[in-house]
Amino acid sequence: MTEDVSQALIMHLPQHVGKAVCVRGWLRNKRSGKNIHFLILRDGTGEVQCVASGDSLPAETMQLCDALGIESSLEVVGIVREDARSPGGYEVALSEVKPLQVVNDFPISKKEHGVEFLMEHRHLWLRSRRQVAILRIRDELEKAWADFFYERGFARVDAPIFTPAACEGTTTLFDVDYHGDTAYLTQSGQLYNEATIFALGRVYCFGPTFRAEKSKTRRHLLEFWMLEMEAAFFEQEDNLRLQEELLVFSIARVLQKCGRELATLQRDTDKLVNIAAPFPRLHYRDAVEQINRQMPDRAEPFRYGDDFGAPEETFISQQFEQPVFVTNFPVGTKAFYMKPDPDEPDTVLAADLLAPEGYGEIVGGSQREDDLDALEKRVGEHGLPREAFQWYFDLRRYGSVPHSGFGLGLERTLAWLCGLSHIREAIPFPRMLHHLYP
RNA sequence: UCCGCGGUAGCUCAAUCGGCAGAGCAGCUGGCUGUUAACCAGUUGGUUGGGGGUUCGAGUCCCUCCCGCGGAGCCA
Repeated sequence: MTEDVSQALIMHLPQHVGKAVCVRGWLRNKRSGKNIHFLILRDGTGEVQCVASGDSLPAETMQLCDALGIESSLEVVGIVREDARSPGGYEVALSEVKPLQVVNDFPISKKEHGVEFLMEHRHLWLRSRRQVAILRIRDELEKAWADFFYERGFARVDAPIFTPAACEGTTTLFDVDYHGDTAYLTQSGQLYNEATIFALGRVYCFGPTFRAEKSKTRRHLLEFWMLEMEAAFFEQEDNLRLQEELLVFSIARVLQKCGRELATLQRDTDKLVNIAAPFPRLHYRDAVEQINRQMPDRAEPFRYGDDFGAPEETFISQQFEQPVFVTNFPVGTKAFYMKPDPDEPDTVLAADLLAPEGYGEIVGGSQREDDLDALEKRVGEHGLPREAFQWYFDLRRYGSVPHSGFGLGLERTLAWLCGLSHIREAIPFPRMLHHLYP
């Protein structure tokens, strides 16, 4: 290949108009006439039409182009030029074509495929425009979260993946042999965050989370990524405000940086542009009342004290075009570490945030019980092994302060922002019930 | 675990009442002067998910197992 021609990423080609460049990538598509080939090349940063004309290229090169199938890898040299006939407005007039590997049997064709086939070929499916767009937005969202917390003085402190005991229950954990002991894959880093705030004040962790529930719905993964933040001296109100701020910040960032990707996904961005704080808040009691008064096709009334199921959540979120906080759940429905509301002691200072458009719960958060006696009592009521929580009780023995935190699911948030109909597309290699390949 | 739907060519699907297993795309062969999921003509391709049963005859009906999809419970 010509040595003095500069390598260029496809995203930078507009800066090279009139100059010769070398582009390396994969063949997305090809259209051919008798004396001309249009090679659509992609390199991960974009795609560009490359034109091989028999008028300017030797017959051998034209034959090479003829042999190239979709997803062949190649290196080309040519002059960048503007041309209205080319998709994207620019194209490369080829002078050299060097196939790196000629492919003629790429399994995923330009026509439609079923879910089963695509999932079986997830490692190849990721190359599609749609999947690339989703992964770009995922990357931007993760960057936005890191920036958001960095700017506000939060330290990222990673929590362990192996844990000795259940955080909340014991039936939904994956267990692994830990050299003779049983360890569990983490279900939440929260308890560890509660320890590190006493060192760093404001922290968050971000990592994979494992749930062994046999869930089989468009909203569930067995392995998903969750951001969990915890802050000392944060009360319930501070907690909700930060959630609003984080989501508004994230949406603004994705709209600003990922317009092309959202267009590829044909996302109706008006729905995102209109998201604004403060988000509506709905008291659990009022939610129950609305369900019983307005929710259609209900055989039996919803009982105060029960937890919402998916149909109830969907109904609630449909009442709003904004994300909605559901607050003041009855004490019995929620985890042991949540602090009762002093104004309504039979409810907790907790809130779930439900995303609009039927995407369901994306955040769960609460103010934590900071009183040792009350916490020990709750652990007993929940039938949890007191010994395992001694270190956690220590946090209430040595300088206890009011504190709060929340967990935000990456894939559910991404599914919402991208308008995906299934969470499996929101993670490169989804782990689902009976799906461990590839 | 439970409920519902499905499994036919490499892919996406069709097949009437139980009566010769088909189409589009991909592939292959040829054609086409700038294409836009390029187009045109020809053509290859089948253990109808596995096993058992009913029948003169089963993709179709019955039993059973496997796999997939959607939902419930649970949750981010």
